Amino acid sequence: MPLLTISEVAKQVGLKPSAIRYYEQVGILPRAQRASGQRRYDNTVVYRLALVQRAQQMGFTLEEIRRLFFGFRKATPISERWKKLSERKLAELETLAEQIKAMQTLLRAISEKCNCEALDQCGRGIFRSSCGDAKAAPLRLDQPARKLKQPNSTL
Amino acid sequence: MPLLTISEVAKQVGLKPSAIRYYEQVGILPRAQRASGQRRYDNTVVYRLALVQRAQQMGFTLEEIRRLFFGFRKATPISERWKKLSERKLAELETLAEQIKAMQTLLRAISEKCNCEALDQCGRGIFRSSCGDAKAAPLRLDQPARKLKQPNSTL
DNA sequence: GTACGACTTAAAGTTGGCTTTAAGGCAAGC
DNA sequence: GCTTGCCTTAAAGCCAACTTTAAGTCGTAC
Repeated sequence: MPLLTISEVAKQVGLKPSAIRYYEQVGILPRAQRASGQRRYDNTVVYRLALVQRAQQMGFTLEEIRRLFFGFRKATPISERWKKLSERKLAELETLAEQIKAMQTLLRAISEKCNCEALDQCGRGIFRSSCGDAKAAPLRLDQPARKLKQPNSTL
Repeated sequence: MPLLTISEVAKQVGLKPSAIRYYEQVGILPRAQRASGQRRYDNTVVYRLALVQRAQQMGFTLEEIRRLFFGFRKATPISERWKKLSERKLAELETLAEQIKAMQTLLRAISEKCNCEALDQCGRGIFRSSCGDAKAAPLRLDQPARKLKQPNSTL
């Protein structure tokens, strides 16, 4: 089997070469061998990258993916690694889903119940009913459930 | 009613002064009057800010909030503005919720079905079953449903 | 007059996951 | 030996929503 260039690998997995270089840079991929300066890969790298992509589809960050690859004793089977990481991620996604539900509830409530004419009238009502409540931190799926505070549900 | 300084306003609504300056800078708040260079506010600004915060809790971006404030004919009542913007946002949240469900499905599937020992063995299985599938774009609640492609559900 | 505290501005930094840019290297074909 | 095309690197840029920093202004208290 001939060795692959970076763009051949990239094409196979649907990534840009720059992404693969980036993964090497941040330690998700080991340093590739070089042929007169250029990276050469055998085809096991595409399996690695398929794993990376699947893990991303599951909501894992690159940091978590690095832990999947390198954060366990060498003998730990991958199936066990998945189970360990999935547990936390499922909990995070549950939290995220609840936050989305809270937003949906707020949106439906304001559509149904608000009859305000003026902005400040509406704002006064909100301020009175929920003065000083937490702001919604921008939710990111890759860093979820950290600085989130719950919206309170009055209107 | 005396005028408020920026930090008094900030304290009332639970924001940092820098956030309020930022809102002025990006046009969410009108330019405040100054007293020897310093911003002075009347208390209607806290209603404005309550509105901003509530809208953020609902998942609106600052850009969308600016549209809520300035993107309609002046006579359009706020209740109608909410309805207009809520429609799109609810649809986005629905999409987002589905993406989360897809992730949960993938996570549960790998926890239940994967018995792989080695990383590459696992990656080969994923690659074979779903070669070239789309990568999950990082999901942000504030700009959802844009470049997302669906994860395919094999394994 | 000077120290203090609260304010001002513009500009840079933060986060993650990359992409883009700039400047250059190396091999093959003509 | 020159062009073409693909590769290399380090550094900067992108996105949103701010925060932080640096350098300076202002009024009040001592």
